Amino acid sequence: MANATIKDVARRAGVSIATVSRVLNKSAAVRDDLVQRVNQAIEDLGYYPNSIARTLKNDNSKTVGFVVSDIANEFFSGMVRSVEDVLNRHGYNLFVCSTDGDRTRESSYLSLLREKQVDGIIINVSGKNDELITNISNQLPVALFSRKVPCANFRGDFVDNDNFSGIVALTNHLLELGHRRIGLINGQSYLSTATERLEGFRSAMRTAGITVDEEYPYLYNGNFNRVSSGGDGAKALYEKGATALIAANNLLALGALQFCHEQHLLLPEQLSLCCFGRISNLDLLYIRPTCIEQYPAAMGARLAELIIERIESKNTLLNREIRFPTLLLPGNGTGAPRADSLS
Amino acid sequence: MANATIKDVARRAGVSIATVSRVLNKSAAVRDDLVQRVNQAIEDLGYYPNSIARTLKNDNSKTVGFVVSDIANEFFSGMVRSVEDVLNRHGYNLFVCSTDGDRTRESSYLSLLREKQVDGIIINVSGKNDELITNISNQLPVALFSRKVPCANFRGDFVDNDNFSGIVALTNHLLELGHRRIGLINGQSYLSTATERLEGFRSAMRTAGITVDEEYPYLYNGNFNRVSSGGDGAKALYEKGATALIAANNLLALGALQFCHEQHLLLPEQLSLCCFGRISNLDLLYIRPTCIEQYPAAMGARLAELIIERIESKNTLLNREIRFPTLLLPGNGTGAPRADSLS
DNA sequence: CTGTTAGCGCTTTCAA
DNA sequence: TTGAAAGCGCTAACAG
Repeated sequence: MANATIKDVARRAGVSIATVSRVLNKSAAVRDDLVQRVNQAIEDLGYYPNSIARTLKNDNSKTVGFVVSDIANEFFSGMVRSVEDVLNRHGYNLFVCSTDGDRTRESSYLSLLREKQVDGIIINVSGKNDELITNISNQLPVALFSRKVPCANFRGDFVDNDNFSGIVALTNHLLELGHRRIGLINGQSYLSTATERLEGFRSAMRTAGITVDEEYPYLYNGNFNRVSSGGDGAKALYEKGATALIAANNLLALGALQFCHEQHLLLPEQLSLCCFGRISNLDLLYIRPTCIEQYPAAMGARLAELIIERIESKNTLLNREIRFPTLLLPGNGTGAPRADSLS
Repeated sequence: MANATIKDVARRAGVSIATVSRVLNKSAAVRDDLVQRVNQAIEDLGYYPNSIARTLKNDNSKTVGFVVSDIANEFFSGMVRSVEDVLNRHGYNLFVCSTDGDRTRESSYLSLLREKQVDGIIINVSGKNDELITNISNQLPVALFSRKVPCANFRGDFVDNDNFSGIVALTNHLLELGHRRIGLINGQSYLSTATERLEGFRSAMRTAGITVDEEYPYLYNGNFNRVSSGGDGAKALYEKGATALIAANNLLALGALQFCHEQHLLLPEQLSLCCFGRISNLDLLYIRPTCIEQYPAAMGARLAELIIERIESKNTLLNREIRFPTLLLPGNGTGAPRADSLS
C-alpha cells in the first residue's frame, strides 16, 4: 500500500533513477523510447513524486504561510481565496493560520511555519512580535498587510488601503452633513492601521476647526478583532452625546450596528453610522452604513504576486509598499444631525 | 544565513547528532550535562528543527488538507477556523484549497496534497472525482462533509447536517402557514446534499397530500456554488406562481433574497422565503428568512477530531457518519400566502 | 544520452 | 548512555 518511489519506477522501466528524474523534471534530454517506458511505468504504478524529498534536496517547499487573526473574518477569507488562486497557479500551496491576535499563538505558528520550511509568509501582524518578525523577514520572504512592523531593518513588502484618505473622506462626509460631535471607534493604538486612521480623522477635523487631542471626548479605543468592542464603543460614544460614529473596521462596524439595532436607535435620525471596511451582504442590511469599500480579492492577489516575486528574487528586492485607493460607498445610515443636538 | 542544522548543534555542543536528536525528541535518556550543552547550543544558534527532513524519515507530515469549493464562502470559512484550531492543538498545519467545484482543479489539488505527503484530507467533494477520491481514501485518511461519495468501497468519515429533517421542518413551516405552491431552489442533483434535501421536501409534501414528481412545477435545479443561481431560481419559480420558496443552501438563499430586494417584492406578503443554512449578519438583514441554522464551527471541530483519530489509527477505523441535528430559526420572511393566491 | 553516487537533515538501529 | 552509520526519496554533479 505504500506509495511507489522513483526507484520502483526505474526498476520497472529498466532505467536508472537519474533518468526517471530527468523525465519527471524535463531537466535533460532523454531518448524517446526511454521516455515512453518511464511514463508507462509511472502510470502502471500510479506513481507520484514525493515533494517532501524534493524539498529536502532543493531547499524550496512551494509552500507559503498565511497568518491572520481570524480566517473566519469575512475580510480575510475574501482575501485568502485570491491569495490561494494566484499561488496555486504558480504551484504553491497555502498554510492558513489564525492567531486570534495573540502573541503566543502568533509566534508558535511562525515557528511551525519555519520548521515546515515555507518559502514565504504573508501576515497581518498582531503587533506583539515585531522583533521576531523583523528577524524572520531577514531570512525569509515576508509580505505584510494592513499592519506595518515599525522596525527600521524590516525587510519585505507591505499592502494596505490608503487609510488616511479613506478616513478623511468619511469624516468630511459627516462634517458636510453638519456633524461636529463625531465619534471614532478605533482599534488597538499600537497598530499602524489604527494610528493612520486616527491621523486621517484628526486632520479632517482640524480642517473643520475641531481639535482632536487627549481631551477630545469622542474617541474610543477598542479591539479590531472583537465585534463586541464595536458595540461597547458605540454605546459609550452615543451616551456621551456623539451624533455620528465612524467605526474603524468591519468588525467594529458590525458591533456598532448590532448595538443600534438592539437599542432600536433610528439611523440616521438619532445617530449616523459609517465605517471603514467591507461588511458582507451589505446591500441586504436593514440599514447600510456609508462605508469605505475594500478590495480583499485584489489585495490578496497583489500580496501573492509580491511574495512570489520576493521568493524568486531570493529576498533581494527592496521593500515595496502598495496602497489601494479607497472609495466611499454611500449608504442610508448617515444623515444630518437632529436639530436639537447641534452644538 | 542558511539555517543551522542538527549537525551544527552537535558540533557546538561537542556531542553526536544522535544525542541532539534524542534531546530534541526526548526519545531516550541523555546525561544531564549533555542536555544542558545541547540546549545551550540550540539557543546560541537559533536552531529549529527541519520538519521536512523529519517527515521524510518518519513518514508523517503533521499536515492536513482542507478542500472546498470556495474558502471565501462564509460557511466554509467559519468551519476552517475551528478545523485549524483543533488541528493546531495537535501540532498539525492546514493546507486550504478552493476548487470552485471544478473537476480539474479538485483533482489537481488532490495530487498536490498527496505529493506534499499530507497525513489526511478533509473535503467537501465536487461530486466529479468520486472514483479518485475513493481510491485515495483507501490509502490516506479522508473525512468528507456535506457531500457523500457514492462508492461502496469508500473508506472514511462523513459529517453533515440532518438534511432530511431540516427540510421537512422548513416545508412543514410553510405548509402550516397555508402554502401549497412551495418552490424548492436546489443544487446539483448529483450531490448527496441535494438528493437528501429533495427527499425531505418530497416526503413532507406527500404527507400534506401533494405529489412532488417530474411534473411538479416548482422545482429548480441550480448550482450550490453560485449566488446568481439563487436569483435565477427565485425568478423562475416566482413567475410560475410559487407563493413560497425554500433555498437549499446559504448561497442560493442570498441570491433569492437579492432578487426579491431588487424587484421590491414585499416579503412575506408577496412571497415567503426560507432556507437551509447560515447567512452572515442574519439579524441585521432587512428581511430575515426563516432558516435552518448550521453550526460550521462545531462541524469543523468534529471533522478535525475525526481525521486525527483516523490518522492515528492508520486509517483502520470503520467508516463513521455524524449528523448534526437541525434547528429552525424563525425569521420574518415567511407568512401566510396572499388570499388571492390560494389554490 | 545514461548511470553511479553523494548528500539534503533527520531518526533509529546497532555496537560499544 | 553515547556514537557511527544506514537510509527516507529525490536531484545533480560527474564519469562514461
